[in-house]
Amino acid sequence: MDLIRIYQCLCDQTRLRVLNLLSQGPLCVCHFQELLDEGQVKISKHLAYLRTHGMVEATREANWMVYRLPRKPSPELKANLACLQDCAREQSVFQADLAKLRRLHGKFTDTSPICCSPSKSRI
Amino acid sequence: MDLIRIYQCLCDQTRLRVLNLLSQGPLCVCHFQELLDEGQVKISKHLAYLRTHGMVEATREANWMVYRLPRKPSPELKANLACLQDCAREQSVFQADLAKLRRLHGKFTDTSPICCSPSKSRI
DNA sequence: ACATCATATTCTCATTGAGGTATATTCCAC
DNA sequence: GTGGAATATACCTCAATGAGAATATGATGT
Repeated sequence: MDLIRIYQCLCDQTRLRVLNLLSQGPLCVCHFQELLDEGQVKISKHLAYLRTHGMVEATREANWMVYRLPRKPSPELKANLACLQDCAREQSVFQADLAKLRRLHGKFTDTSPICCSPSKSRI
Repeated sequence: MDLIRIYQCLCDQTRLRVLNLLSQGPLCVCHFQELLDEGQVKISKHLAYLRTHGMVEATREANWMVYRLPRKPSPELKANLACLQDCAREQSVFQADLAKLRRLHGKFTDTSPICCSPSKSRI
């Protein structure tokens, strides 16, 4: 993948937050809606953008689309995702997102929203 | 500096090439025109963009503006510039730019273009 | 087959950014 | 202070991008 494509993917706040969350493991669209507090269309379009450019992978699980970071990222992608994670750790927006993720989905219980069932396996 | 700002600076090919060249040391505008083979306005505007966003510093030396990477980059900037350099090393465009820089300005001689005098000190 | 839920796509609109031409600024040499 | 070189800015045009509303698709359960 071209370096410039990677940076173009990274130059939007919503996409950065998505990638930051994905560093913790796969998530489905409704997770992002909940965690980022954004509308379905917005989330969906940014995920499509990231997918088109090879920044994330997606699989359907029953009714839900589960997104994850690439299993075999290119060296450049790997380096930049690592760098992003490092930097994000220092910034409050991203900290807050991870905190919310842990709070809501840290351990899945029977009270977890039904839409989260596909990713129960991840924790 | 905000992480998002950094990525917005990095998502243009000309700016990436500029930053890659600056990793070798300070350069003036006419260097960039020569090395990147682009017009003065284009170079100048991208440099202004980078400067506005804190990605480069500029000082005037006589008739020339000399641009350099920040002397005290934020941690995020530092990390991302390092990452960029690593990645650029693998891509032909950036390799070629560095090769041209070395070829034309690797060692300054009396035949160096007059405009380069400000940066003689850098090598 | 039908209703419903999760997600994707289409359309439109406003904003942004890149590139070019022309013009302005800043410094130097005389 | 006049002219010229190096650089910056203003203004214009065009393409790309992001956001939301409405609509379409695809899977599930009955």
